Amino acid sequence: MKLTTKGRYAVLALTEIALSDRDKLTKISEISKSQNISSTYLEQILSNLKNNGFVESLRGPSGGYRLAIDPDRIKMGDVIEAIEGKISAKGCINKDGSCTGVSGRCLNHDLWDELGKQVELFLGHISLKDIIDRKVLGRSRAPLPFMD
Amino acid sequence: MKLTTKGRYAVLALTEIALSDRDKLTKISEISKSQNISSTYLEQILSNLKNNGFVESLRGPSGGYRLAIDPDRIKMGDVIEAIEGKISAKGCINKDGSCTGVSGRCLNHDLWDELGKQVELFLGHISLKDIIDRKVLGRSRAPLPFMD
DNA sequence: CTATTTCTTGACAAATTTAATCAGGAATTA
DNA sequence: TAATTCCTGATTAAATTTGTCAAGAAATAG
Repeated sequence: MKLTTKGRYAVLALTEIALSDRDKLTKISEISKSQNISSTYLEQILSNLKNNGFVESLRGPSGGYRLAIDPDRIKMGDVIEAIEGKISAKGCINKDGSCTGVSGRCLNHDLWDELGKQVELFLGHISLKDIIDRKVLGRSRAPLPFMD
Repeated sequence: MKLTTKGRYAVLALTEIALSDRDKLTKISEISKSQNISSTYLEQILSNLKNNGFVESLRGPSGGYRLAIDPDRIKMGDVIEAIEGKISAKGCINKDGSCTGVSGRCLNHDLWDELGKQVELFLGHISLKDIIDRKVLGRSRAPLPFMD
């Protein structure tokens, strides 16, 4: 499970783009200024977001970025995965794919697997539209109680 | 949100301690060998777990660690927080506590706050006993749909 | 009481990852 | 044709993680 400034900047940038006028293009320099993020760093991030189909771009003066798809189709899970890689909390796994532990090994495996799913489920259900409409607060949910 | 090997080793160690005979003390050297983790690194971790009241220790030959409280009272959320610090995904927050963004700032705030809660809720509900009894799998849960 | 075993603590160092910067380029428009 | 903007890959700097190391304190066995 990884969640760095890069992922947060990505969401921040998408939000700013989504909030601007429908047809107006948003420049990196604008986002850089308003959010106080290095513009060369933002270039990396927006380039990635473009390659993953969240935004499209035009070059030249009066160029910039706009959303490539509707905000309700942009799920935070997909965005974060595009920027940070697979969300799932990697648990007792070694580089070669085996478990680290010998005794009690896969007992822990379940915990990290399930935590990863919990995060994936959450981010997979929240869209850029939810964020813009402020429909995020209060939606987190406790895990299921264990049923025999 | 941070989740490193240190936190995973802590859970691994607790699991191994919990699985050994009720009164028998578990030595660092045993855990180190069976889980293949550096014993000096484990020392740091178990010392922390002790200071936070999860385990207790005895020195000298025939010394070692045992649980200080029942496994069902050891919540993974507390363990991870003790080892890694506050779980909550820190969002648009600067070091001084202010938001990073100027426009659209607290729109994103909600997302990371709520994701942090989602993780906290999950780990706060899973106990060491759940892990030992294999009652973890399948308990993750999607967020609430938005209600008007 | 002495030697051995084990935990305890804090400082230090190596390795890895994250967060940027930099340089050169390509498309677009005025 | 000059200015503006996106585009790409390489490189560097900073921070964090993952350990190691050294010196010590408590307990026990002999």
